[in-house]
Amino acid sequence: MKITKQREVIYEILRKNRNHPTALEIFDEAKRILPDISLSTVYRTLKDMVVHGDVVEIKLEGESKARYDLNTGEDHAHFKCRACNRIYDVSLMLPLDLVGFKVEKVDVYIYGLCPECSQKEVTA
Amino acid sequence: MKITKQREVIYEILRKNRNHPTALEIFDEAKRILPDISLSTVYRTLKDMVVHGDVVEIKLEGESKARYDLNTGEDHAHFKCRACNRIYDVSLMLPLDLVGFKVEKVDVYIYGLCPECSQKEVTA
DNA sequence: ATTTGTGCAAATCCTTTGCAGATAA
DNA sequence: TTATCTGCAAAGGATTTGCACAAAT
Repeated sequence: MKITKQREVIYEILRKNRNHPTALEIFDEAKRILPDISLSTVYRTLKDMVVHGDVVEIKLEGESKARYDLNTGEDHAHFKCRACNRIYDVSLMLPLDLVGFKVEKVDVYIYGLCPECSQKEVTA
Repeated sequence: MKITKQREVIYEILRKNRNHPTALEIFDEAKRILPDISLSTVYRTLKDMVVHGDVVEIKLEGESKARYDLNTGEDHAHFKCRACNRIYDVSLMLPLDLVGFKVEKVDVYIYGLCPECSQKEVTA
């Protein structure tokens, strides 16, 4: 893993902007500092960071582009407002209704091992 | 909304297969009954059904194709096993650990109105 | 010196769309 | 009849990839 200017810039953009930018938005901002950076590099770097667990990829309903966020390690849900399209990080520990959010739909995706495969892994 | 053979077949496939098929899988199965059906029609029909709330679109991490499931009205999460890739519907009311699932990651997406927009809607 | 990363352009993959003919109401 | 739906082929949009050059170790 080499430390390149491109990677540093992309990381910095994610660290400063906590608005869940798309790859294209990151690219546009990165160009202001490194005019010759390419979109491929942005995509490649983001994918590396996701694999390494440093970055989280967010795929909201109805959006074709993925969004990215630094992985803070804290569990939180992503709330998207259908009126203003803003995305909020919300704690999973607080009842949302109480703070004024109107929840219309909840999607939960869980990843891991099912009982059968979990069993196999233990045996192996 | 016309009732066509194509729509009936697609609906039946979704009713019988509760394996969260992709559009292509639905298409392949539909061809066995309607050899001339087109993939476009499958996509168009699924989209209509999603808009009407009859079908739920599922986008799992790492999968490029969307999956589809009849909307049963019951809230449930989707569990994907990283070993066998099977997708399970799991109740949101039971602690998963207890039934042998090894949970490694949870993604929660919430949709609705944020406090600010919720307020505006009341005032309007 | 050698390995790894980058930019470019082209390719890929899933999904959508325009249109002329077909079909349900 | 006539409004809507379909199949086809082509377009679209986001992301990935091959390759020759460049940069980091």
